[in-house]
Amino acid sequence: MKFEAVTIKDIAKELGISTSTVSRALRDSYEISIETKKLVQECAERLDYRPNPIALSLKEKRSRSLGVVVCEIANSFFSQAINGIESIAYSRGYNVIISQSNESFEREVTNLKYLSSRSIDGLLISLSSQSDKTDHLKSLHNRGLPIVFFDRITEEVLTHRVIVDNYKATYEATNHLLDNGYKRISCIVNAAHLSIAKERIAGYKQALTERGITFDEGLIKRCQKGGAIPEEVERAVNEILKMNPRPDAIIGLTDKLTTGALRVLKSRRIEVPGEMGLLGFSNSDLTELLEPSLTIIRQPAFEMGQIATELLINLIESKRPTLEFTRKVLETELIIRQSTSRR
Amino acid sequence: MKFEAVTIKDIAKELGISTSTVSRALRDSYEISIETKKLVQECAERLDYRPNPIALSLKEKRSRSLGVVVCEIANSFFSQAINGIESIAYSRGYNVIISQSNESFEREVTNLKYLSSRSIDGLLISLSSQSDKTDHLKSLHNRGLPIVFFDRITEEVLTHRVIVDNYKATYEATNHLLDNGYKRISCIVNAAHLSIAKERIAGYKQALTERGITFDEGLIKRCQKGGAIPEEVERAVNEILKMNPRPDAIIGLTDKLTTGALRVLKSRRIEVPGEMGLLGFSNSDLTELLEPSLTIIRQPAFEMGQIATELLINLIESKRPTLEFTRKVLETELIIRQSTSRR
DNA sequence: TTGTACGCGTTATCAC
DNA sequence: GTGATAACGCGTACAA
Repeated sequence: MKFEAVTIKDIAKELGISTSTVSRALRDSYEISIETKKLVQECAERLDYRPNPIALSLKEKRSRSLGVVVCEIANSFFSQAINGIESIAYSRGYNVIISQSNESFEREVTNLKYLSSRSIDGLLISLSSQSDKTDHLKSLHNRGLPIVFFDRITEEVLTHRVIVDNYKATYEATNHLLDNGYKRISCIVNAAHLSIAKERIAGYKQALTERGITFDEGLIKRCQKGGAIPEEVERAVNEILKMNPRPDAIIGLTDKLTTGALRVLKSRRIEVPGEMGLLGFSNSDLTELLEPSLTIIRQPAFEMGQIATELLINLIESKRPTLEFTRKVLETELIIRQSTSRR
Repeated sequence: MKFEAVTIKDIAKELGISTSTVSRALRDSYEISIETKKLVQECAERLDYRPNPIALSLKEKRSRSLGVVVCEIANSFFSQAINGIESIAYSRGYNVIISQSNESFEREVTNLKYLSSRSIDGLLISLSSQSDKTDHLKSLHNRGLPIVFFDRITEEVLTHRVIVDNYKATYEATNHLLDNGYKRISCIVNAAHLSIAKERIAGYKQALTERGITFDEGLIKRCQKGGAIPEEVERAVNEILKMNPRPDAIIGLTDKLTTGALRVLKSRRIEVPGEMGLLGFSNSDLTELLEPSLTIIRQPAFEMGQIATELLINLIESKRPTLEFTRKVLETELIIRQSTSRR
């Protein structure tokens, strides 16, 4: 059941000329006579010839495909980012191979092994929440694989990075809550070592400090799996509800954590925003239709994907080794809705 | 900035033996002495040798990668299906290359051209809503590319298909509405020629007929782009609202149409389910948290992806040409919530 | 047990 | 203006 494709050999045989002539004619080389070119091109058309990308890859030592590693595509932020990645990749002649780490360090390493070994020309990655080690990435990078980080980055590998201003995002969000009369604000966050977790918490703390509110470590609840396991979020929210004095608002520091928190609050019949304000990162376009409609921090996911891909392809195609690396920081958008109404 | 990988040549040179010996030793061939094997394997380990998949592909005339074409990955149904696809593909040693048609026939054709020409061993596809022609698929199939259709299938290419019982899904949904006192039920559907659209409408009609309700063609509103353009859904809902007598319920026949309809109804301040019942296909896990919580028809997307991939890989790996094709029909689940409460 | 030679599809180089 | 050949990395039939 093989799929026998037409090769330049077939064309050469058909026309009784050599494969090199065919190859040159197809590439419109100046050394070939116009008649031969026409003949070859017509024949190629007729036989529906398509160059074999695999043979080209072998010869050129590049596959024209990009690897993408994200934790989960069924997550609005990542699926939008992937849209951005694809839009640029295809327009520049690259394939995209996507794989998911499911927030597991092991799967991230396995996928990376799979993607590397020269079947990809470059890598776009957002780290899994379990990835506190980056040796696997360092080693790939040292061996010369171009890498661009987006969203969940690491400082341990020197390359381009595309992120949002996480600090500012939570700083503004926290101020919004304080402005609206919320006094005791808790956070649900994923694994502590992640860049985004650190920056987001820093913005939150700064806003509190500026208002003279002493920061209480207990207000930060961690979900190691980033909300992939519902029980984890449930535990975090329950802990918040049991605190004394009880916080009056929650900030979800990732998409899953924000909607997960709402789910738990609703099931526990806690009124939002009456008993508990809620706000968080999310890129889902359903947040507007939720009950209550959610105040969210929206990331420019599509643009992040686009920019990261541009940077990656430039890295791949650059003749000279790149020494200066960009750290592109985009702005988030705070969309205010009912879940954080004035108290 | 090239990424120079270790090849069997390097190992051969290092050990002063031939490449074929290395090759055989690595594949644990019985013809090689245990000492040589050990030597080679140790050396491969030390140099971090990885076989070049591209060279293998060229040789074996297969790439061990599967192409996937869906309209959009930022859609819970498809992202869940892709999870299923990946889970099987990786476990059986295949890569997955995803591309999106964005509901455009042209992009579907372009992507397919890109994916084919032997860089993929097989194809999983759910048709774009604009794909009323299937010549591009027929031609690929005739040239021997194994294809499996899922969700939005066509009868024009003879191969495996994985779908849900669309007929039964809407039949049950319509009965649920009728049981709850809804009398005049309208549908919002995507392009008419799609298999899923036809089957879903058929189930709806059958339910009406069995209750002695004469079917009114005007109750069916079409969105050619499947809800990708918000204005399209808005127009459809507005038309429904203007009808006289006005329908008292809407069935959304795809994910985007269902949530899109809710969005329009809310913005027009139509009470759901008070003034208008709403129900539809959706795989988003946020539907439970919407206001009102949505009654949905849920498809087993993950399993569909898994089954389709199993079938595809079997097709690819089968020695003999496959003559009998499966038509796997899975069950949907009707999850009843507030948006269709008893009138 | 190991080595040599060839082929997968393509293009660059050199020869004619 | 065109053809022959080598090379990309690998596996294997055949030779030794």
